[in-house]
Amino acid sequence: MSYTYEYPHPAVTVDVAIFSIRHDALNVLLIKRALAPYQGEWALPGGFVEIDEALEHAAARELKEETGVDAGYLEQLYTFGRPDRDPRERVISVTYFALIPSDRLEIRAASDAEGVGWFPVASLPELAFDHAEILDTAFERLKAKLDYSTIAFQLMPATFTMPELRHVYEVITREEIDKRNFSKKILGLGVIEPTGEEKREGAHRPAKLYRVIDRSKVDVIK
Amino acid sequence: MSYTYEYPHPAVTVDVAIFSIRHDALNVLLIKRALAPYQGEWALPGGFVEIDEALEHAAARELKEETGVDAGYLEQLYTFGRPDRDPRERVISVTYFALIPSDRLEIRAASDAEGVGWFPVASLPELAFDHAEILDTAFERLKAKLDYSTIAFQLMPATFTMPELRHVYEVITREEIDKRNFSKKILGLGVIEPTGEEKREGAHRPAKLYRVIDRSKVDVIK
DNA sequence: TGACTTAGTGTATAAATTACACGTATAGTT
DNA sequence: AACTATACGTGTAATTTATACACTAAGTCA
Repeated sequence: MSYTYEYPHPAVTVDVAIFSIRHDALNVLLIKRALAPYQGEWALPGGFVEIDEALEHAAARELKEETGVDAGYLEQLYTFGRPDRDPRERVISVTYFALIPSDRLEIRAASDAEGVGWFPVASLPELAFDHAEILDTAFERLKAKLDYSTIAFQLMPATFTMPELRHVYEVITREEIDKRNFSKKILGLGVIEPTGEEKREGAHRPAKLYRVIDRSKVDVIK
Repeated sequence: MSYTYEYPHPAVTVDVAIFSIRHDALNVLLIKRALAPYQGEWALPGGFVEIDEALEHAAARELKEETGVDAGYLEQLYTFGRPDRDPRERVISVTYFALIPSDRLEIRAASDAEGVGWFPVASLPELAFDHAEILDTAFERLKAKLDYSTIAFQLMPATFTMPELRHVYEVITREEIDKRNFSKKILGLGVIEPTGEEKREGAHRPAKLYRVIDRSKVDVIK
């Protein structure tokens, strides 16, 4: 079967930069390309948009198909369209930015990828296409949004301690944060509450556990 | 001539929401559609991306072709891709947000539009396609960026007075702003300087004229 | 020259952010 | 059982930033 148009049409893909916290570091999910071009190289999960499919749906679908991961939080990032960004044909990529809590990052078997893996943002392999640029844009978005939104909670498991949350901020901004001021600020947002439980972990005082009050209200501040 | 693909390809367009200040109001540039669908209705300037053309180039080109206007400031806004947003075929629109100073908004004769016009954002006609939604997104972006960037200067002519600049902020935010605090804040940014001239305009004390020191450095604050 | 109109300017208060130190609860060791 | 090591939890003072607020200055016109 083939499809014919009066004027040339670009192909449209979606690519997803999905972040998570693993082993005290910010990680991003990559797939090893099974097919040319860039065969065997690492790339962001993504693929062609179906002709009757919403863009965001395509992003979530490709992510799931290629990596087995369900995005927790998903928002459009930017559209990359340099004419020569794909050697096959003109390809315009609508990219998405995603986050997933660290207790849900199991990778399941995927069909069209030889390999799937989480990579620390600090030590990435060479990436196919312009995916390094996409990832850089996504990382900048993440850092910017830490300041004026509450998306950081999208990286946390169902319950978490204040030191764990603070550590996530520190890992992303690469800056040390004062315990007291941080706690004051976060609690002042009014979006988390103590569970009443504690987390004992090592030879020291246990930390209180918190949970997000309403997961759907985790958005822009004020 | 025709173009054939193994899989269906969407069409890709660019649409531009360009704002300016006219007669003390925020205006947006619209074109009257010469062809179906939505023939005779108003729409954002835009059109199909050439197969070897950068997206931003397409946005600037369509704007110029359809309205005769050269965008001063142009940035990507969002990509709209609802499957049914165009009745002809699947069309994905990469939209752009643009600003132009109020001393450069002459409209010249355009080829594929019966009419071109500036419309106050407060009283818009019905718009074709999903252009009302695009415009709304653009307006929200403009309001947000007033707070944390210096793009407002992109709406100003080569020289302008402090009351004129303040008025631009007031018109966009629809809030009254204190003269003294505003002046303090703007001058504190260090991006404008007095020209030494004054603007006499009516039966009252003349206002000092300012200019942007370096037009290329008008960007995000801090 | 007096009346009217808008421009220009500074200070005091409130709010938000930053800096900073010690007591507490646990696990492991003796 | 007592001691030690380790990370957790908490409040206040100082600084910075944002907000509120009123009078004098310079021009036009009658």
